Amino acid sequence: MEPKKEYILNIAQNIFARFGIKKTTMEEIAKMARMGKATLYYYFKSKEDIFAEVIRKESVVLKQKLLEAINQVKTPKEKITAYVITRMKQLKELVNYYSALTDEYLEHYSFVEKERENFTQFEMSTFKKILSEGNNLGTFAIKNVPKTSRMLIIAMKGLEIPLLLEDKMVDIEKEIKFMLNILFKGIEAR
Amino acid sequence: MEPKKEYILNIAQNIFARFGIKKTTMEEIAKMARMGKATLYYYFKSKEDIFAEVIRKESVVLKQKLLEAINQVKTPKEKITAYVITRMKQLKELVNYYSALTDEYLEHYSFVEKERENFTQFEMSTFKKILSEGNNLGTFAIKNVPKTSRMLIIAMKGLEIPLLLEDKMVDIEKEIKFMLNILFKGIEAR
DNA sequence: ATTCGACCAAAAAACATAAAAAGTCGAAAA
DNA sequence: TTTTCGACTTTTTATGTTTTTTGGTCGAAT
Repeated sequence: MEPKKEYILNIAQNIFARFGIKKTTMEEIAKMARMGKATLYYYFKSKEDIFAEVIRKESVVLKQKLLEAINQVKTPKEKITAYVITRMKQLKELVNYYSALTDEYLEHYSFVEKERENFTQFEMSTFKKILSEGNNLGTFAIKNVPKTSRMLIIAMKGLEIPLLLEDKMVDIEKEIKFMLNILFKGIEAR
Repeated sequence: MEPKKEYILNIAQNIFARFGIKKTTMEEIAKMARMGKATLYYYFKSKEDIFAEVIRKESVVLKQKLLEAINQVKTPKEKITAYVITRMKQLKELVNYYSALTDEYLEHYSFVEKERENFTQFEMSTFKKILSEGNNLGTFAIKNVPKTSRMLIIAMKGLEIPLLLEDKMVDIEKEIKFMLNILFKGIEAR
């Protein structure tokens, strides 16, 4: 990508992160980028377009970090742990992406909708792969892999808010590990 | 409680359920109750006050149904299952209570805040009791009962939205049982 | 090919005003 | 004495209008 576009995108990313798409103006972006507003329109066709690209950028980063994280460990159990922890941590960093995924207001943009589906797709396939691998290695004993994946993803989403926002940052990593331990072992005596 | 108060409360409960607190007027309630608006103020000090009482009423019903549900079965496992299923089903019925617990707009009323805390308290103590009992009977093997309770409650809350709203009513009972099975057994092979 | 000042149309903020609702009160009914 | 309500006041919300801001275009300059 042209370095000028990249440059604008980086600046826009920061401003969006601070004020959200609605409250950042093209003028602001232009000022911060030290160029005329009209110039922005030479590189991008609209404000929405800039935001979409920022989201796409963050999406790539997130997926890449997630894959990196699970590839740095060996066992399926470790992979799940690494995945969930990385997910939570990155989501806190990628403000724009996170708000795109959760903000009521943004839900109507079609590219946001697409991105959301796309990401769910990614999570499903990644999880299915890990769980299947666990089954094959004999570590897991999961009967219905897709359904279990779906459940885990729903549960993860449910934990985002209380874990990331409500709690005043109790050690997230510890909490997640505790939770995953339940997931692995169950609560029944054996 | 005076039967007149009770009577007004029942009517208000219905109207609130249909239109929410913001869009129901005192005039409406008065009309439905076949009395002058001023009379309402003889029994209640404000609209907010009526709503608060409706919430309290529903809160009592919910807790009672939950206790009923877990007392109708014997084992801790059954109790958890009954609890979660009843919770989901009742929450769908008690529209006012549910919206009080989740609606952004209502979050600022202090009685809502109090009710929320109160209910969390109730859930925590109920769960702790069930889990401890399971430990004592040898059914469960839970090391940290309070922390596990907290986790389960967070998870349950996380499941409310996707299970009650998003999904077009796939068999909730089945989904919950599937999920609880993971909770009981874990996904690891044994 | 790139930049920008000047411009326009559309959206949003600010303001004023009308309508509706919450809440009060004293007098009448029970 | 307790309960009810019509008439009234005060607050809040809805509506319509004006002003300002903002997203977006265009042609000239670099």
